[in-house]
Amino acid sequence: MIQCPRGTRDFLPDEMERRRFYEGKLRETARTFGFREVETPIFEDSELFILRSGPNVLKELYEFKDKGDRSIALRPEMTAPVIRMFVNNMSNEPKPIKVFYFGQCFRYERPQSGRYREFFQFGAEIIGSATPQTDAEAIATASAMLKSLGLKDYRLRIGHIGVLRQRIADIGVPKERTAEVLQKLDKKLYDEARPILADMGVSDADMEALFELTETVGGTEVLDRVPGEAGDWLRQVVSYLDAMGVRDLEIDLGVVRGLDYYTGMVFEAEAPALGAEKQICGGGSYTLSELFGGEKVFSTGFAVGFDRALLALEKEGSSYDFDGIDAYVLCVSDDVRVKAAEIAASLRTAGVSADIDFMDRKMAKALKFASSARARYAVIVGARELEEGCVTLRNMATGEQTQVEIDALAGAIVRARAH
RNA sequence: GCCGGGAUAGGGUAGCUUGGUUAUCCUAGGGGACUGUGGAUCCCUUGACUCGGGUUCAAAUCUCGGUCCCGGCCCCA
Repeated sequence: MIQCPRGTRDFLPDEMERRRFYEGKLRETARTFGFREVETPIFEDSELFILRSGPNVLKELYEFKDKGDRSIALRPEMTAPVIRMFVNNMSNEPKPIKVFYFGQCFRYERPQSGRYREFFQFGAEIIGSATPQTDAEAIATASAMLKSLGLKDYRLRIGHIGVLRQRIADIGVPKERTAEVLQKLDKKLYDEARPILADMGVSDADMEALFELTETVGGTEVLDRVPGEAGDWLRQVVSYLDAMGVRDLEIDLGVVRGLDYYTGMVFEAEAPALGAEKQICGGGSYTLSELFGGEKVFSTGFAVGFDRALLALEKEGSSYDFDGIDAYVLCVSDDVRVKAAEIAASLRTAGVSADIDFMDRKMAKALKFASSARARYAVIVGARELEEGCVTLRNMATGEQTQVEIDALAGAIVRARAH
C-alpha cells in the first residue's frame, strides 16, 4: 500500500468541510479590512527564497532541477512570492497595496505535532506604507482573524526589532554577529549569551542593560521604559490598536523573529494549548522588494499558521457543525425511479442541494443513508402520492411528514431552510 | 540532524511479558429478516497483524533494518 509522503496529509470530506469553513472566516475578515486576495505559483526559482532568507534555508527547501535544468523550489512561505509579484506587476498601483493569500507551503523538516512538510498559511501584506498606523492595521487584522475563528486562548505579543538591533550595535557587537546574539536573546538564554558577548568585548554593564531591555515585557505601560524613536513608534501603534478595540496584547521587546529582514515592529501570537509548536501567527514590518530588483518599499505583513490555528481550536474543544444536504430523494418502489431522478434534477436546478439513491435500496436503508448523509429532508417518491402529483416530504430531524406537490417542492425546502 | 515511545480490518481495540488450532471485541461498510418509513433487534457478509530480513518445527508475539506516526531537542522564513 502506498501512503502519503512523510509530513503530508489527506483531507477527508468532513475535515475538508471544516477547513473550508474556517478558511472562509479568514477570507471574510481579510476582506472586511480591505485586503484583496492574490495567488502566486506553488513553485518559484529557488533563488527567490535564497535571496530572501539566505543559503541556510536550502537544507529545508524542497528544491530540484526541472527538465529545463532550472533550479526550482516549492515555496516555503509566501511573503517573498507576493513581494516578487508586487515588484513585477504591481509596483505602480496606488499605495498602500493590501493583499492576502492562502495556500500550502513546503518545508523539509522533521514532522511533529503542528508541523507538517506540507502546511497551509493564511497571510496578508500591506505594501508601500510605513507608519505606526500601518503596523496597527496589520496587527488588528491578525487579531480579528484569530477572533473570527473563535479562538479564545492566545497571546499576542508585540515588539520592535529596531530597539534591540540598535542597542546591540551600540554596545559594539559586529554586524555579522548580530543574528547570533539575537538568537540567544529570543530564547532568553542569557547565560549562553554572556560568554559570547564578553568575547566581543561587551562590558558587563552593557550586557545587563541589554538583557533588561529584552526583559521589557508586560502590558502597554512598559512602553514608558522603551527609549527613543522606537518607543514613540510603538506607543503610537498601541494607541491606534486601542482605538480599534485591540487591547488584549502584551509588549515584549524580546520578540525577535527568525530572520533579519524585519526592520521595525514585530509581533507573534501563540496558543498555549499547543505543545512545542505553539506559534500560530507571526509578522512585522520589513523591506524585501529591493532584493528582487525593485526599489526599496516598506511593507508590513503577517501569516497565520492555518493548521496550527485549527489544532488549537480543536484543543479548545470548539466544535464545528457539519452542513448536510437539503434533500435526499428515495423511492418506495422501483417503478418510480425515473420519476425520482426527474424530481431530484428539478430540485438541483432550483438551487436545492439534492442527492438520490441509485443503489436500488429499499426505503428503510435509503432513509438510513439519508440520515448518515445529514440530509435535512427526505423526499419520498411513491406511486400513491404521484397519482396526485405529490411526494412525501419528511423532516429528518423531527420525523414530521407532509404531502407536497412536486411543483411546490423546491420552494417548500428553500422556505424551510430560511428558518 | 539528535533522544524517546509507538504501528493489529475504514475508525477504536484484545492478544505480545511467557512464540503454538480458525487473531478478540466494539464500530463501520455491503446484503437480508420486518415486503410504503431512518438512527432498534437479529442473521449473513466484507475487512487487519506497517514492510523486508533473521532466529525457530512454528513469529502479531523474539531480533535487526527500512517506512510512517506521536512526544521532545535543534530549527522554525
